[in-house]
Amino acid sequence: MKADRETKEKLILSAKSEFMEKGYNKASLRKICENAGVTTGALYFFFKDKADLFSSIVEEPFQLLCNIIKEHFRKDVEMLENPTPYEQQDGDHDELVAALIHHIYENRDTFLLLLTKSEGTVYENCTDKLVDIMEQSYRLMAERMLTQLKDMKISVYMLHWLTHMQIDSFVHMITHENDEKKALKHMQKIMDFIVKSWIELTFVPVTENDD
Amino acid sequence: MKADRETKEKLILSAKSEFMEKGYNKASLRKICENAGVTTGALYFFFKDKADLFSSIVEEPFQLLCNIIKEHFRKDVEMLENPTPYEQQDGDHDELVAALIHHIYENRDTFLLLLTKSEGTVYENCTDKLVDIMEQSYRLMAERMLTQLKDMKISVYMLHWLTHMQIDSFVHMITHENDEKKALKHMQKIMDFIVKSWIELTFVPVTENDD
Amino acid sequence: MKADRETKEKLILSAKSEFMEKGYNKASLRKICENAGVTTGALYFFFKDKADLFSSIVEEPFQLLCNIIKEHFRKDVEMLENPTPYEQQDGDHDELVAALIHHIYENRDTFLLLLTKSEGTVYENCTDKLVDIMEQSYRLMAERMLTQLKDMKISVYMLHWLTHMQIDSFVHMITHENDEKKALKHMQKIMDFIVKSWIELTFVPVTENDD
Amino acid sequence: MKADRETKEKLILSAKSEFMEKGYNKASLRKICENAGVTTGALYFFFKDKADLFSSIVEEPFQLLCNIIKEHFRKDVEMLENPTPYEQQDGDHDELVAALIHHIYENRDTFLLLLTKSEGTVYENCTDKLVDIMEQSYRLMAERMLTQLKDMKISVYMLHWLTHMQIDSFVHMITHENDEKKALKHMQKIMDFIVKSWIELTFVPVTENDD
DNA sequence: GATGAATGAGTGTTCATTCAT
DNA sequence: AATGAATGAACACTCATTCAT
Repeated sequence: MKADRETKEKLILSAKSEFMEKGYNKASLRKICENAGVTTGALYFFFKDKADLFSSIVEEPFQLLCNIIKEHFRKDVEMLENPTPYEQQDGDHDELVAALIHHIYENRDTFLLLLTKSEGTVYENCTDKLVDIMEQSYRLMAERMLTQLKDMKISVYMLHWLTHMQIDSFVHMITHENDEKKALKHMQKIMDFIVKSWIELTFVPVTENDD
Repeated sequence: MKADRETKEKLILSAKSEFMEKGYNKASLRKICENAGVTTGALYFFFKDKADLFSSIVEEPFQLLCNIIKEHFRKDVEMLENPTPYEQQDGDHDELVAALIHHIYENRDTFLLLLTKSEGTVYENCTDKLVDIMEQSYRLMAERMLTQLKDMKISVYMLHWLTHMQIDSFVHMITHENDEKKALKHMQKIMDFIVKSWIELTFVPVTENDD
Repeated sequence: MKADRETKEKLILSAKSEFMEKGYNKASLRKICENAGVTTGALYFFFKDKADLFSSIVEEPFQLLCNIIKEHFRKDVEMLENPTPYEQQDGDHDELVAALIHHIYENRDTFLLLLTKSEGTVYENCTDKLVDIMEQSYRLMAERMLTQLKDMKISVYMLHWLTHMQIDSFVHMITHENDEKKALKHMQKIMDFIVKSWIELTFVPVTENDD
Repeated sequence: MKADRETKEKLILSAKSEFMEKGYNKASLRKICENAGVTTGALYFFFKDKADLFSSIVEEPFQLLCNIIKEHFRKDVEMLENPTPYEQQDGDHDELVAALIHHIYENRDTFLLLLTKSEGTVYENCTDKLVDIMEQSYRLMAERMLTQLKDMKISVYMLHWLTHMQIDSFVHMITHENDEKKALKHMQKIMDFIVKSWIELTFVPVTENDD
């Protein structure tokens, strides 16, 4: 009864360290079971297959991350329609960064797995999914702002690049900075900078050939 | 028996597409040989092992890339010692970007391999090597500039992050833009932007706690 | 699935005959599995690798043999310190030979494997180990006896040679004589002879140049 | 022209050291060619196959050894028919040992190959061939001597064993003693001893059950 | 819930050998 | 006399997965 979760937990723990050490492809289920002190059969009682085992570790924190982002941008777009004082927007922005970093550092090993050891899984391009989510919202915002700018258009490439750099900055943070507080301080500076650069790079004169 | 290097060429071609499709780890030497129309033994006449096969594809273009960068920064540092008018430096900068992009797009499939399918090889962290090369030069330059700034210090994290973002921008370019000309236009804009941002982010007041 | 250790037993049986026929190096694990009626994977469930399979056959009987010898010589040296009537020593000697031969013929196929087909394994020089064990004891005894002999010294070469010949005689026996009883009769005669020759060859005048 | 022999010689030299290091089975023809500075094809110009290469190294010295022994025993048997003074026989005996040792130490690496690294070749039981040659002559001699002994018979096992021990003693010498002179001194002592033991062990009372 | 046994296809690699040139 | 290229079978070994018990 209680033993269930115990074994499953032991397997997940063992899996985490094996995936971390060898990467998804080269990780050995046999070794995971061995280190967990159970037989291969046991693993297949709890998990459908190797992919499912990996997902069981990574899916929930990843979805939560996605949801934090989605929810934030849902509110952002809402605000665009019922405009509010500028300062509050900024507050929101800082809040998002803080929330993300907090969530990431509470599950740092999992996110390291997801971002650096997931080749061979469905998550191998998971950053692209995050880019997609954010890019959509950014495009919406850009289109709103465009109505107030004369003779300008949106540079799709730059919009995409900026989003990518934002995500890449987070990846860089996760892999380079162990301390959550320092990570927060650095990232807020970086995010402030990227936000400031946004208008400068996203909008280009209509005369410019850009595709 | 066969003339020239026909078989070797066929093997390399077949290897490129297999590595691209499956990644280094999951690529099968047997399938590579099969698609090249030779037996496994033939492969081992030309290549020491799987790793050597991968290197044979990737080593030369990668070293050339490193050399282009090194050479550029060697000149840059030289100039710092024999200062020249500012504009000329800019010219050099554009030249580097153009040279890099040209080299990369002449071997685009190879660089895609190197950057996205090299897990399991010695190249799996090759971007780090590039970051290292550039960061060293940037630190040197930053230290020179620091002597002319009052009450400032270098933010190591930001310097590292900026370098990373430069490399990441190139990776983004390689993976997202097929056309060399467009790539060049986008990257020149981006690099200009990063260069401009450099001073703003690299130097922080000595009073600021930054580590 | 299968009851007991049926499969393991079949594998060991099959391995014995394959090793015997081809020798360790040329023996094929595939063929061993085939003849045992299982797949290659099954073998690796029971044995770590080829070397482990060989050891599993050979280790126990070999260690037992070593122990019989060690135990005998332990007692012999003990007696040297608490001298007992000469005849009793002889009895012991015959007992050792009988015990060894009995043990060997109960596992004759294994010892044939060990002595004639173990090239490439850690056992390939196993006779040297036996020689070592015995030679140590013999040297001890020789040194005791030397105290009662005037102007004599021990010929290291001859001591070593005699020990070797003893082991070689056993090897000869195992490979040439199928019948345990006949083996015993022959070996007792031979061992009596070697024991008698012992003093004659082991001790040489101090004046003789011997190294 | 001269180059022929040169290449062949280089191959044989390289082969000797490879066979010595790895044993016949595990020796690699590729490596032999590599170390000789030629390609695999060249080897197959001079030698039929791997076995032939080994034979080319070993056959001549081995046949010479056999011939020395045969010739000696041919004379011995001849003398038995035209009896000569006893002392001369002894002389002959010492001469044989000296001749054998001289021949062996002039080709010591070859004989080490033959005796310790020939598993997998037709020579793997070459000592048995030597035993056969000698045993035949010994049996002849024993039968002659038997006519002068009352109520005695030949013990086949002991005759075989004694012959074996003689060969084994030579093998022991080759593998343990580097210096020819010392080898000669030791072996003469040993051979004298074996010859003396001959009558004692070869002939047993007719009443004794011996087979 | 979990074990222990087994599958069978797959891995990278090595080998002696061949032969057109 | 020798090369360089290629064969193709074999090797020991690992894998994720299955399933009767």
